[in-house]
Amino acid sequence: MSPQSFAAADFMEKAKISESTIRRMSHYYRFLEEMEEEGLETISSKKLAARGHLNPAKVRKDLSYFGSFGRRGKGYDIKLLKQAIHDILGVTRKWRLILIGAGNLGSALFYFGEFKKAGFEILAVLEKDPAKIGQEWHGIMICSVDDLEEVVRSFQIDIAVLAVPAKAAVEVAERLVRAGVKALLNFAPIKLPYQRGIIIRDVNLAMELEGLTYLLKNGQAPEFRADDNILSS
Amino acid sequence: MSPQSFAAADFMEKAKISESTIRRMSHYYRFLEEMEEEGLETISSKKLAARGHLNPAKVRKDLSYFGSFGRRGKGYDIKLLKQAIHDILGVTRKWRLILIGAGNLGSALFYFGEFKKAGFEILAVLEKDPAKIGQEWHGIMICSVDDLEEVVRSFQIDIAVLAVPAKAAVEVAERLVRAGVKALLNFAPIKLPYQRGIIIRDVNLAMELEGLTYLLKNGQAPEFRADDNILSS
DNA sequence: GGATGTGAATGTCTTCACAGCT
DNA sequence: AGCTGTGAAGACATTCACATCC
Repeated sequence: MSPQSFAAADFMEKAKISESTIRRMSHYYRFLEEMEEEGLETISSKKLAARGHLNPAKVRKDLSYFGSFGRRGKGYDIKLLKQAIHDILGVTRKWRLILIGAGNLGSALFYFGEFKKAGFEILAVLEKDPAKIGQEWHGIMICSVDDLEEVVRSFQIDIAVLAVPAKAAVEVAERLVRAGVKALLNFAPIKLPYQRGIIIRDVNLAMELEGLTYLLKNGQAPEFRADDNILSS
Repeated sequence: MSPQSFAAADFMEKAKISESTIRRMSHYYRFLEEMEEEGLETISSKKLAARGHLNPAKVRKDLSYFGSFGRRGKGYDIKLLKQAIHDILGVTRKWRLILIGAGNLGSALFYFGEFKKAGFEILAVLEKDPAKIGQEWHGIMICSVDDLEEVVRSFQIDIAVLAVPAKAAVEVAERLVRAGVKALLNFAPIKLPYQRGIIIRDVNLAMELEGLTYLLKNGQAPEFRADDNILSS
């Protein structure tokens, strides 16, 4: 921000935006991608809402937390709004990831194209099993988990993706945090103990299923339910 | 319920329990498992809450939606409470699953032990790629996705797990619903259009990461944030 | 005494409804 | 006229605080 610019940033209250809003922003982004591919140029909150079975007012309010992106009477410019959300979510910056665990899940995550597409780059893979250490995945050498601290530091890792067994997860998570990782996406089927100064998101596949079975069991009219969230533990 | 019993069920309002409560129930269940393994027999709402960085009152309220499981002055019997939650979540019944997509993600899901442990059994695997059709995974023959309707019916599938590319997801989902599947756990990176009478949960890995980066970018004091949810799209 | 279960208070999120811009 | 942006109302979720029971 240039010195002569209005010093807004200093007192611009960083209103605490809710988790759900951020989730929906991710959705909007993807809907806009779809619409752009269809050749559309502008979109109304009504249509954007319809795509996700949401209320138009909610769409507008979500967006309004971050600024005014639309034009009254016209709607939102798809390209512009897409870019804005991109920036808001922090996807503009390339994030440096490490993957711990080169088992089935690890390999699925590694080869899951969406990560790279969304600006997340897996720079290193660690594994405990000596049989896998030294193998190469797509040009990346699998290293020993013993070298965790060194790898994290030399690659300046931001985010770690944990795809290790539950038993190993707690210890690995602690080491990652000490080594300076700032966020963890945990796929181990265990809720990691909280630690100050780090952002953890647990993703537990079995729990997702349990959410479904509860609804099934209770014959819940599903219409608009069970969608708002995801792989979260 | 026997005829002479108090006819409670008829008007026992199935109070709509929130998604978050159900999620937490899944958590409680896992915490109780941990505690049982440690040899504990009873637990207070305070300690149970501490394990998940929650408020004790919330734990008690969550449980109270379903009944009174504790003993005043004493706490909750771990075994009993575990069983109760098990029933509540509908995990008692074995659920019959089909997996669509035998790629990296499909195979990771298939071999992910937590599913079976939690009472979910994958009875069939479908795939489009002819090279994979006919292979066997752990005694289960991979079939062609062309046979979807037949397989769903003959195995009486309850839930389908989608691990297919985004492009294929919508069509496959429609076929699954028509064939009688009641719930979908969707890993394809697309939000499926809503359909009446079916429960869909979208799990989008890239979106989970975007939730993290938003917090990282904004230097959010992470302490108690970013945990409540998961693999949700 | 110690911990549950729960009405009431508080806090947060969603939806309404309309002023205001194009 | 059409659609955004937003205060205010309403719905929902969380937390407090205490009566109740072991």
